[in-house]
Amino acid sequence: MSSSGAVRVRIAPSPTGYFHVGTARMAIHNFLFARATGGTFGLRIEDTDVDRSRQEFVDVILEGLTWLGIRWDEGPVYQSERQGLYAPYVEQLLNNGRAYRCVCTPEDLAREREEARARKQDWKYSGRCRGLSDDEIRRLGAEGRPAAVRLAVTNEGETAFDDLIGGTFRRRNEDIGDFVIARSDGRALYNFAVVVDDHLMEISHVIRGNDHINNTYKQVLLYQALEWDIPQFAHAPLILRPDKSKVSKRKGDPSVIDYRDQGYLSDALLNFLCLLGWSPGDNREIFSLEELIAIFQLERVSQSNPILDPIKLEWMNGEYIRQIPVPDLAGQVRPFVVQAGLAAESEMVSRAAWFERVVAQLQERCKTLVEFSAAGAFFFRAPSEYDVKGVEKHFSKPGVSDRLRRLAEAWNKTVDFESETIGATMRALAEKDGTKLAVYIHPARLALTGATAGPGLFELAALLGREECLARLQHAASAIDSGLGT
RNA sequence: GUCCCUAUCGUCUAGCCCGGUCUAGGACACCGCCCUUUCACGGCGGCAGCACGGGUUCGAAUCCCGUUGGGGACGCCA
Repeated sequence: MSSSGAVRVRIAPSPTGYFHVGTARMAIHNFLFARATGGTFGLRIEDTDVDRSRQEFVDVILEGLTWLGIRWDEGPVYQSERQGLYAPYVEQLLNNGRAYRCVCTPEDLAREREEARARKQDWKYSGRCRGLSDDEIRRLGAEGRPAAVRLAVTNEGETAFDDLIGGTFRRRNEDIGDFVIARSDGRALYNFAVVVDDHLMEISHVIRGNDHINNTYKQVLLYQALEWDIPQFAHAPLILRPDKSKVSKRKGDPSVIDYRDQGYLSDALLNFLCLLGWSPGDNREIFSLEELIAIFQLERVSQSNPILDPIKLEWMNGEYIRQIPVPDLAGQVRPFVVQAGLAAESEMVSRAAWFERVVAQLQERCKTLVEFSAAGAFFFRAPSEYDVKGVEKHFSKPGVSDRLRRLAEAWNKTVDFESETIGATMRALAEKDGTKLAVYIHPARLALTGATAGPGLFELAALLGREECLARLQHAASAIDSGLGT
């Protein structure tokens, strides 16, 4: 813990060009923890691997966090800009004998690794260079053999740490081995940079993925060698795909940005990711950000790997879609409708009130924002074809085209064209015919929307407007007379 | 392979620390019924699980050991 006792956490993603849902989940955990404790949440970009890091990849992460509503209080701090900070501490360790220079070549190490594999053992460095004197190092350096720096790890005892999520973790030191903390070109390596940065940033709690546990032992060793306070750790299990393997870009798993583009609401995704592998203990599942801040507890994060179930995410997104006020929802759906080519942005602006009514009709029928375009396309353009099963069922009965024409005639004569009058007209027609209302409704729906399912007929007809409805009714009647449905 | 972690319905989980209240609760999905102009929403009901084997105990989902399964880490990557 930092000397002040204040909670300071951070998320430290490496910019790989993909905003992993696991990264998002850890960001959420850190963020909630900071908010709940009045602490500080920082963002640090782990880009010491200059070959793989690019600004545009960083931008993806910032964009994703911002979209999710996760605000960071400090940073982004770029590790690549902090190289100068690490060198003195490497030097310190070298001087007090806790670290040593290693002149093994990549080939030497590859050979060691192969031998270990042949013996079916975990590879760890032999410690061959540990006894080399400064003179020898200098001589080998003159021969063109640059030296990396390794931490000297004792073979005695074990390294252990208490984890807020996983309890006590321990590992024998002899299984860890002397690991590299600085490359032969002088640049610090991940494990070293993390420890120095976390110390300098006074990080009190390191909340990260399970995949770092074996790094944590090394980092604890480093804290001890540097004689620094060790932060509190919390390692959350990794999110798995339905096939139980790691979520990955290569396998085509959606990134946070992908979920956004597929029409998921940021609040829903945040809620879902937070609930994945965590439960408040009661049976609630839907939480606002404020509620999450109040009730989220790291200690209650489960210790086994959760599988991301896209179906449940979809359900939760539907819950959010149904929950939010129509004007908000309409605003979120709008870009998707424009994207789908149903209407121009300018048209959406001029018909904003009408569009809100459309969205209200679709609200409880869509689970993602993209679905609105498919489910509501008929609001923007006449159906180009009629559902085949629907045609068989509703357009093939004798007298259908006649009924559609009589409906058009009746609709043409009403004083206004609102859902009440539309419905009343149809009921009157059905009554006069001595038939059920359904006899009019189903063919009319098919004629107006091209589909057999959708919003209430009276409501959608009103939104379509009298003129458009009459045209679609006539068109369907003609199509039926021309042989459609027979 | 070695090391580390882990194990409740198909999936997410509650319960486990402090054994009896668990004929194991909730959610998603699925099935049925109701509501209903269709679909959806909503309501009601159903299906389905303590991985296995040993202990400990009057009693174990809960404690201990082992087996098996799953995941992660084994880089001069992060």
